[in-house]
Amino acid sequence: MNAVYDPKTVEATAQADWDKSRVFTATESAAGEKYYALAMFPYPSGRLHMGHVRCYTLADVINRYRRLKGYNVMQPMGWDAFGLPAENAAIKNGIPPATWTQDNIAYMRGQMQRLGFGIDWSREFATCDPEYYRWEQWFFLKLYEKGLVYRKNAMVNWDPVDQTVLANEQVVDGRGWRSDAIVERREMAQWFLKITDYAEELLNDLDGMDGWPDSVKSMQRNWIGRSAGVEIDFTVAGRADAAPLTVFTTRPDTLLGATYVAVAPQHPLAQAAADEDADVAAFIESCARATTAEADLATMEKTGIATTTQVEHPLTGELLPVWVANFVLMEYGSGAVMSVPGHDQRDWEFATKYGIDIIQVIEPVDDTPCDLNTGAFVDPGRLCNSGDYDGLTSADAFAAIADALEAKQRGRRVTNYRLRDWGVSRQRYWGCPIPMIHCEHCGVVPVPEQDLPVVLPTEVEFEGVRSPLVTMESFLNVDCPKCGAPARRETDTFDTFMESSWYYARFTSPDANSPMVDERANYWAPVDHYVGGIEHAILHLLYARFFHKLMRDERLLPGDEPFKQLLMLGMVLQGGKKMSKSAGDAGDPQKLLDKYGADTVRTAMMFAAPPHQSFEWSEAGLEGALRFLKKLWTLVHDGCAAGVAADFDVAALTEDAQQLRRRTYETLAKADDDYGRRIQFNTVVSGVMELCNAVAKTKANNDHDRGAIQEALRIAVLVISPVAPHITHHLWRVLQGEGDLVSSHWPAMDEHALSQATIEMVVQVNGKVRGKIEVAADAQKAEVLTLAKSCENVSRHLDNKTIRKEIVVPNKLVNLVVG
RNA sequence: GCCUGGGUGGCGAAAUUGGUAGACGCGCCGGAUUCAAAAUCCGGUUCCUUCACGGGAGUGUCGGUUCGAGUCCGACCCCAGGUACCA
Repeated sequence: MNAVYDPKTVEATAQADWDKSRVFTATESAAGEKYYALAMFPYPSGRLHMGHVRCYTLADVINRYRRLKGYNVMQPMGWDAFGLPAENAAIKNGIPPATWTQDNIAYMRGQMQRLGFGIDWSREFATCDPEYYRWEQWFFLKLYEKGLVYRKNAMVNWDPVDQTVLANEQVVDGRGWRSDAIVERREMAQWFLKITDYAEELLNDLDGMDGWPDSVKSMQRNWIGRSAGVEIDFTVAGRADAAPLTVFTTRPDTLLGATYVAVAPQHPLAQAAADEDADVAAFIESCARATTAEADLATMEKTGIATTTQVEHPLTGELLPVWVANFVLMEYGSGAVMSVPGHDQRDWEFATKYGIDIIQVIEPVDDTPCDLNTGAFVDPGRLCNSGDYDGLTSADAFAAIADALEAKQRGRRVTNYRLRDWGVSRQRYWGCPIPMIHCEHCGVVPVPEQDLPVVLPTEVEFEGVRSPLVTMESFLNVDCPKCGAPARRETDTFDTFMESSWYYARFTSPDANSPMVDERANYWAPVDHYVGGIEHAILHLLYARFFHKLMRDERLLPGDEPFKQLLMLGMVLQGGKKMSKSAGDAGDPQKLLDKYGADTVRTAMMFAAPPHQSFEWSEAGLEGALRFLKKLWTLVHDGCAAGVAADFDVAALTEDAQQLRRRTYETLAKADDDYGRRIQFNTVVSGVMELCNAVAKTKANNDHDRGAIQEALRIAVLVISPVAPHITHHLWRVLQGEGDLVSSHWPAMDEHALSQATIEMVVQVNGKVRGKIEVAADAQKAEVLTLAKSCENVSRHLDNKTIRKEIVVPNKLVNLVVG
């Protein structure tokens, strides 16, 4: 028999066996409860990096563990194929994005197969396949009919030199990454999906999602950002007939402290002021030199300029000045805010800078001193300088002022969300075409269903950086479906988050010819375990949840949520850098696969850190993982050298063999808990390492002992098989003589093997460990204490001291408190 | 800025419900085997102190709760992810 472990042949044989038996091809009719295990599909950037290896190995471990537990598991794989990097490669190398993408997919698929993932490749698709994105176009038109799609102006990063829209990533220090030109904020008509219609449900459903980490639910809650407040109307002075200036605030209790109102540079009042004041016009123009990124907006210096326009305070009638400020954004809310410098820190800084009045209208309830010269007092408190409202708490004043505004018809209670509608237009080529037509006579006309898909032309050449669609007459020219006159296609494509929002559903029925999915979705949905990087905690997961609800409302999917259990992975870093397409070839696992084999790479990766933790990948662990697999190989071959043992009698085992049985079943119980409940696999690997060390130290004194050793090895092999499936596929045949491990079952637990006659307890004096005692498993408290006090080193620490307290934690420790 | 995490030996980490800090592995040191090397096996390895038994300190910093804190509470420092057009 093979004395030396040769990963290459072992892995090729195992993979050939799996292919032959089609064991990973999932069917709806197979026995067992269904289990849909899904890892976030990759962007085909060129080659796998170690972050991919981690993610897909973790998902495969879950897949193979569930399989052993008797589930009917489906683990698919596909490609998030549209996106910016393909265009960059096309611009750089002159290769069409479609060709580049297909080449990358072919290479990366080969790498995944080499890693031995138990994937059902019959379900594979790429999002750039017209058969996939046609249903996305179909669904978009459905949503358009339902009024969930609309068009409005939104800000983009505009590169004035390249004459193109830039992604936030393409803006470096406020300049275009190719042109180096200063980027401008510019308004452009864009398509939007009304995700805010679902804000309440997206928020509330989080409460029932027990399979999601609390941290992710918190992030999503804060992102949706529900807040109860009041909309307040400020009449523009001298223009009582015109529409009032409406603002939203969560702090109506501070209304009497408002000393000015600020509007966005694009606000009609700002524009009107600019017409009469060159300084205001210049200020507004300077505001355009900024990016659309929130982090930039939040950290930039807050600047503004006063206008001569005034508004009336809705309760006092006092006139307040209107300022134009760079931090007020037209696209959020009404593009105007009321400013209370006494009780909002940003307003305080702005007012201090420009010498605007600061009025205190809230004081601390506990009468602690509060100095508005050093900063705003932002906590709730008790009202002052607020006339009739003086003395009310902030909470009572909220209600009283809201009532007064509603009575005067100057305001109304509203619920507001931080969440904004989803802008899905991208001014890019390599994406799903938005199925709309612009007609001079009819306006916007949807593409008729029978004309779908609108296929993206793949034979293109890039001239400069602009989308080739913009100048491609064969794509652009189309007859208006309504009036037949010559019209033009929409040249924007969808945000790639559209494709990744429903791919999990398409995997259930990847060849469905009915819209999007067919009845197989009712069997497989929802995803039972979804695995992916923490960087997707908000956007991707929120959009996918939204899409699920949209598809549910079209009766395409069952249930309210797409992902039952969520495993969020930490980042794999290399040289302190995030692994991504920008990391180039760094972290390519290919040479490691060639040198060590897939099982060693998988084991080293799983052993390196628990799944949720970020860590820096190092090749240092590979030698150790290989050493461990070699050890397992040798132990199994040696343990079976005299043949497979018959059933053994537990009572006839030597003391050492009984200890080994206890270790064996302790390892099994812990591994089951780690795999199934804790989702922590590094400790499964260390547990099996410990068991192997114990096997190596146990001598077979008789045939019964030999049976116990083989039992330990069988369980070690089964337990580690999800991590290292190839070597265990081989070793299983050595141990069993026949059958495939992958079709085998998780071993049954033997509780009797765990029982122990005596237990070791720690003895502390004043919380410091001073000794250890062996006590009978059923020892009483008094007995334990007597034993503890008589312990030599302990009694030394008790000399001449009074015991004030005796604490006994059963089976763990004794703590004697002395004074 | 804001939201969410994280910080434990030379290194990756373990410690699950407040109960022995450092399991397991890497590296290193010593030994066995070998003509030699590789591979393998055995032993040691938080720091300071001690011939030794032992003693002291120790989980980012400072403070608190508790018989007992890596774990809970408060303040702070640093690092990472996200921040709506990277995916």
